[in-house]
Amino acid sequence: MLLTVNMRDKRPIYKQIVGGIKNRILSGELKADEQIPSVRQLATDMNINPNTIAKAYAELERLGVVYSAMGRGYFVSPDISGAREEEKEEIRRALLLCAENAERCGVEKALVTEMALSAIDEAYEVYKDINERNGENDKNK
Amino acid sequence: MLLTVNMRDKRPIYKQIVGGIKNRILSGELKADEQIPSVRQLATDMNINPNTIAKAYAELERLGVVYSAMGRGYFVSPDISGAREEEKEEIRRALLLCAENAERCGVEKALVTEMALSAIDEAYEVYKDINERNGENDKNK
DNA sequence: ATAACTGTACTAACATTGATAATACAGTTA
DNA sequence: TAACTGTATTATCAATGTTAGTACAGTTAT
Repeated sequence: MLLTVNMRDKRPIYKQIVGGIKNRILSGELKADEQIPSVRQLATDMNINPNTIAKAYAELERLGVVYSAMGRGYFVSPDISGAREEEKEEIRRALLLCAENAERCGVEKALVTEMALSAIDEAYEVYKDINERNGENDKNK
Repeated sequence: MLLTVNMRDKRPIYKQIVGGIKNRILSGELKADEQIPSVRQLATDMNINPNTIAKAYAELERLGVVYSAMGRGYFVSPDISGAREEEKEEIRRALLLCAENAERCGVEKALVTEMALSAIDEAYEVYKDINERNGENDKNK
């Protein structure tokens, strides 16, 4: 299954689809010019109305991460550098919002810094797990 | 004016009110047992329907940052430690979301760290400006 | 050419949510 | 008693997300 809808996610379905596919493209999981499921195919797979998928795909095209070919389907855009930069900008903005919110609530700068560093550590901890697995074959020994 | 509605803010009005008042309380701007504007008073001031204010105040009470006294009005809660902790938890969660998003997009850990630190610097830069103003009376000399 | 796929566009219907409006009732205070 | 408080209820409206059905245009394989 390429994608699943998360009911606990507050975002609308089409936004979840946009986010899911955008992430798979920006992370390199989906390569340039690779075809993604057709509107009707993905709609059938996910048990979702085709219009919702079409709306998501239209936004992905607007973002420049996919392109459409009449009668053939949707494909991963060969140049996603613009979308990559925009994504970094979004992350920047989100981080700034967090920091401003912390400042507004009177949280000390040192504490926010510590919280941010530990959050980043936690998010990138997967690599640590992989290294641990490479270092030893057995979990216990 | 205690509060203003920001039309560019995507959050609904009542959420903006909740956020605005909660911040003023958690930052210490509004002291314990201090009275806040009545439902009808704030509704008149902000040109907003009283029901919207009432909804915001009800959520603020649920969050434990204000309490209501029948016939007298709303007041800042004397114990906001619980709300403070929850606020920190929210900041933590938001930071973790940012970090996970960055990781999912293939952004290097070092870059996210740099972005986070610079965002925190930017959010807390106000203090720097204040120090600069204390150090010299004139901008140019 | 035909069938079976693709994208694209449009209209209608429905549910949810945020906001407004108009009342009404209960408690407090001067 | 008058004028303020909070609280509750009901109705209406607008915006948004989703589903549904239909239609048309372009591509591909047979």
